[in-house]
Amino acid sequence: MKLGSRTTKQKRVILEILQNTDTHPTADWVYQEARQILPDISLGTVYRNLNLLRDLGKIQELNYGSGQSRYDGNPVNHYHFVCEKCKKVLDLDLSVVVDLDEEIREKYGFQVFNHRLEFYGLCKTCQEDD
Amino acid sequence: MKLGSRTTKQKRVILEILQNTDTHPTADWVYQEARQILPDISLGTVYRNLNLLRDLGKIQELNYGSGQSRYDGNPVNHYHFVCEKCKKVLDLDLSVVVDLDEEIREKYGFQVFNHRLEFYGLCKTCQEDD
DNA sequence: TTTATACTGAAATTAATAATCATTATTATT
DNA sequence: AATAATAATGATTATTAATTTCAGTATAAA
Ligand SMILES: [Mn+2]
Ligand SMILES: [Mn+2]
Ligand SMILES: [Zn+2]
Ligand SMILES: [Zn+2]
Repeated sequence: MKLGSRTTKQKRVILEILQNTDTHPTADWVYQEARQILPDISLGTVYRNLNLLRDLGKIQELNYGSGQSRYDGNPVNHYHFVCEKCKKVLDLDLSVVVDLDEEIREKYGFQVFNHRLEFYGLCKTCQEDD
Repeated sequence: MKLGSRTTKQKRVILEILQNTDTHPTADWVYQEARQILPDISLGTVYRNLNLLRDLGKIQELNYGSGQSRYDGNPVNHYHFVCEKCKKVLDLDLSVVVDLDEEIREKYGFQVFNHRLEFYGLCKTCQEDD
């Protein structure tokens, strides 16, 4: 039997939590949420399963600087806006430019799997309170 | 006197090292290089100055997942290709699409400072040895 | 040249994540 | 349904990059 083949309640709960939010939470936030359903779950298990689900292509891991990783229940590539004040990560409804990958491949000869595009700035609410 | 106002040899050497390479090195690599010129420099000082130079807008810090930050002596926005095998970070000669920032601002009302675009895949040499 | 303090090296500390390991739960096989 | 094989777990410890601390030093203003 191979890695990631057994469906445990921990795995299921973690994936559901991610699929039911659009906040791009940290591992610790997922852990706190999961504890409300499975009080004995451990943080190690959360990290283990987040990595597993990422490797299986069911979720995405997003890193922003030296801090915690954020996790995204949507495994399909899309773009984000990161507020530098409140640290919120927001989905952007922009069409993914797949041509770009091809352009790089032609120009440089690299094999391109995917690309990542992020915008940094201040969200609406953070612009107000200044 | 304010932070970052004194020009020390440590600061100067670190900036020069970054400006004279296009390899997007890690803090530790910068440290090893700096030691050849200033044998008594400490790793803490390297980190301190890298953060300082970043805050002053003279260099860029690039983070890729769970690993060390990479530093870029070019403070002007440009795009990168990251090889997932050898972990090399390569500059791309693509024109920066400033219109994108404006597009996000209009569509969502966010204040956009900058954006980051990265491509992931395999570089030429890593494609060969398979 | 004196003085104020920004900066340093060395060491200790933090914080996120990964690894270890004995135990438990899941799934295939009987 | 009972059994067996082993993937996954919870608890704990370890790892690693980066930050903080602090007494001493170097820089630059006066
Ligand atoms: Mn998203
Ligand atoms: Mn670069
Ligand atoms: Zn905000
Ligand atoms: Zn490579």
